Order: sequence, then structure tokens, then C-alpha cells
Amino acid sequence: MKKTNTTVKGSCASDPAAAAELTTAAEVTPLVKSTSRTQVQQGFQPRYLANVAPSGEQVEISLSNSSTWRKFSRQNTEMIVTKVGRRMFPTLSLDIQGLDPAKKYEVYVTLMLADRHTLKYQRGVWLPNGQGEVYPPPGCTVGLAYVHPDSPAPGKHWTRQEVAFMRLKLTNKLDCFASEPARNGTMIFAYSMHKYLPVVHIRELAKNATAFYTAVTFPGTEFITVTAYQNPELTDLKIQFNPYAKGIRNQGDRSGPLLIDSFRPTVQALQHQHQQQQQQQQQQQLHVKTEGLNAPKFQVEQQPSEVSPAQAVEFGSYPSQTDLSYGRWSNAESVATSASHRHRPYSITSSSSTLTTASNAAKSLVASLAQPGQELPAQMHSQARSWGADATEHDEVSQQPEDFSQQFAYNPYPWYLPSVSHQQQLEQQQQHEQQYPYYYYQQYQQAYQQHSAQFYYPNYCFQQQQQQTTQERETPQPQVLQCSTLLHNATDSSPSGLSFEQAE
DNA sequence: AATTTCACACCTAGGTGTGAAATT
DNA sequence: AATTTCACACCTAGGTGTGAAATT
Repeated sequence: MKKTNTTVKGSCASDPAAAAELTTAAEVTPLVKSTSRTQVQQGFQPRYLANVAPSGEQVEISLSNSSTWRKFSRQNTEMIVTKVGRRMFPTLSLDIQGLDPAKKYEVYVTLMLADRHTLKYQRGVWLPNGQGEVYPPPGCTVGLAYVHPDSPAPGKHWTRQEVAFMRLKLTNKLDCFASEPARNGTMIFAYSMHKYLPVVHIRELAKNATAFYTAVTFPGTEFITVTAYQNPELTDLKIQFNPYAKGIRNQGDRSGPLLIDSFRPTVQALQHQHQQQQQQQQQQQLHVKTEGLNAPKFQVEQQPSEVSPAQAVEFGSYPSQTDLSYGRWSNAESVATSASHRHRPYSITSSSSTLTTASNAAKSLVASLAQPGQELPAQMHSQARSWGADATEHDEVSQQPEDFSQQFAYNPYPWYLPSVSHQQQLEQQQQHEQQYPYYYYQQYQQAYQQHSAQFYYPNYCFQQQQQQTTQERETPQPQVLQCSTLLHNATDSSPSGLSFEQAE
């Protein structure tokens, strides 16, 4: 059989020595699933930067929208950064398996540099443009992470559905966090014209020796931050796939008026221009050390194909998946609604449309299951099973909806603050700047294990954090409420459409 | 008869890329 | 000269109440 695995340049995942350095859980957990599903996701296998699972969790994380990412990755993904924050597109969307259903976790995203340089787009090609900034900015304590609005939630919540970071925003202004502190945790700061790689963290919210923590990246999801798109072909992908850009589309979409003569050249013209530019560029590149910037990140066996209606549907399906994911509430809906009408222990605001759609989705799913001989995707089966389980639970307990945020005492410090003394912090920063003025994603293992992990990820250096926390507990910490409130508010804005408020 | 469900139109909030203007 | 900011038209997402139909 021919070798089917994609070659990943700079990868250390296929390096046995590097793989052996992974911690206990990673040794138990195979990095590559040998399922047909993973075959589809060539080039986007997870790379675990840290994996601390004292209780033996065997967590597997995959990028569920990798095909969309691949389209953009071929053109060097760009992401807009603005003062008020701009959403990422494509979004990070994960399939998480193996968490303890009962334990509480928070899931968040950070960024790390994927190239040491400031970049510039010239003659159709991205080029290094001098030494880049140090990221995160030393001493910076805000704008470093996006906390998934469902956090904290039990493992069964994270594993029963796709986990999407749809509302993650990128900003190029740090002072926006000073003017609006509540933004911390909802936006990530990033320098413009730098290349970043998202890092997904899953952290068990517990302070014991068996607390779980993992950090994972998906090489291929790198992007270059810009204030205005540079590559016109990439812009076309954004317009084509992002539903919010529908107003910019001037053809191919039957609905809506044709609009905005943007003076943009046709794709064919751009391709021709691009080819010419690349030919010119190839001569220049002989004298430019590009650090792999222009090299293809993956050697994909399949040639890129034109976007088909099926692929468009692939993206278009995400709203219905969102609805499906909240199908669990549909069963509690009538009970909760009736209860609130009759007894009013809570005032309830609900999205009837969401619930209606979820209810419809449930019915159609059941109908599909009822038809013999019809093949359903495995994910649908598990979806149906977890649905049944949840429905039973809610039938028994549904008088009062679950409120994850009240069930766990938070770390008195935001997790992203270094849990070391100020002096230690300065020393570590200096050392950090000297040894790692930038990160290379090819060096994740070393860089993170030796430094970043201890520095930014509290569960990873649990011993030190616990000592420090004990010391700090001797003085009152109003931060407790602030942190909890921040996350609770974020939870309220989750797309479930359900929010309960205590009535007077 | 009372309650719940449903489809529907309407509305608000806010996510898009654009090109000109402003800034560096 | 390169990069960033801004107002803008256009769009999606989803919250809202309504009245009729369905259910209990």
C-alpha cells in the first residue's frame, strides 16, 4: 500500500524520540487515530504541547473543520485585527473525546508566534521583514486568552458536541482591555503582521494532584495577522465561505441583489498575475532566507479542487449543528417554562426559535433513526445516545437548570497570571527573553516543556502554584469574584439562548 | 377549557470586506 | 510607501410577540 500519510514539514510528531518525550497520558493516548475519519484530516493531526493526566484521561482532540482550514492554509491564512476585535475565520472547531464526564473543565485558546519575523506581503508573496515582536508582551496580563463561553462545564458537555470558538476575537490594541476590563477572556491581543498559531488548552478546574491539563495545536491553523487583507485570493476565500461576507459576493449566490462593484479583478486574472509574480519571486528568493515562509506547509496528495456546492454546504451546516447541540434543552423546555409561568422561581428568557429548531432537529433525528436500513454517521448515533441520556437526567432534575459556574470554586487568580513572586516573574521574563525571544512551532516540545508551560500554565507546574496560592490566601483576594463573574457573564452570552435570572 | 406548540413577520445587534482618508 | 482607521452598504443570527393550530 502506498504511503498515505501527509508529510508535515518541520513536524516532530512523527519523530519517535520527540513522541517519547510526551508525558504519561500521551504515551497511553495514540497521537494518531487509525480511523478513516482521521485519514480525512491529513495534515491537521493534533500536536500536544503538554499533556498532564495523572488520573489517566485519554483525551483525543481533533480539528473538525480542517477541510476549511486547509483551503485557507494553502493561501497563507490571514486574520484581520482591529481595535474593537475581529472574529477569526475560519474558526477553531474541535471534536474532543476522553474527558471525565463528571469533572469540570475550562477550555481556552491562546496564541503563540509561529515565525520570528515581522512579515510583509510583497509581489504576491509573504516575506520576512525584520525581527518580530516578543509575544506575549513581557509583563502583559490581559488579552492573552479566549475562554470558551461554556466554561466551566463538565466533561460530558465538552465531549458531546463540537466545541467551536466562533466568538473569539483578535485585537491589535492592548488598551482596549483597560477601557473595558470585561473584554479580557473574550479577545486576544496580537501584533499585526506576525504569524501566529492557536493553542487550545483544556484544564480541569481542580486543585489536586490529579488535575488534568493539556495544550494542543493543529499545525496548519497558523495565520498572519493583518489590518487589511494582503492576498486577494485569500480575500476571495473569506468572501466565499464566511456567511457574514455574503453582501460582498457579486455572483454565484442566487439570493440578494448583485452589489458593490469592488473593482476587484477576476480570480483568473489574479491567478495569472500571481503566477507571473511567483516566477519573478523565485529568482529573488534564491538570495532570501525565508525560514520556510514560502514553502508549502504540507505536501497534500490531493490537488486543491474548485469549491463545490458540497463544500459550501459543509460550512453552511454549522448553524444547524449549533441547534443540535442545544437539543438537550428541548426536553427541559416545557417543564422549565411551565414552572416559571406557574411558580416563578425564576424569570426565564428563552430563544423560542432556538428551542423550536432544536425540537425539530430532535424529531427529524428520531425519524431518521426509526427508518430501518438507513445508515447514519457514527457521530449521529452517539449524539442520539447522549441525547437520550441527557433527556432522562433532565426529566428528573429539570426543575432547576444546571448552572456550571456555581459549582466550582475558582482559582483566586486568573489562570493566565504567573503564579510566582514578582521577583521570580522578572527573572523568568529576563531568562525567557534571552533564551526564547520568539517561538518556533517546530520547537514546541522543548520551548514549552522547558519554559512556557511552567510560566503560563498553572496546572503544568502544580507544585509551585499550590505553594503560591497557599501564601496568597492569607490576604483577601477580591479577584475571586471578578474572575468568576467574568466567566459567568461570558456563559450568559453563550448561544444556547437560555438564561435564567433569579427573580425577587 | 386551558395550555402548549408552531410558523411567521418583524426587529435589533452586530459580523463582513470595501475604498478613501488618516496615520506612521 | 506601507500600514491602519473609518464610515458604509449589505448581510446573518437570533430575539420578539402574534394568532392559529395542536395538545392535554
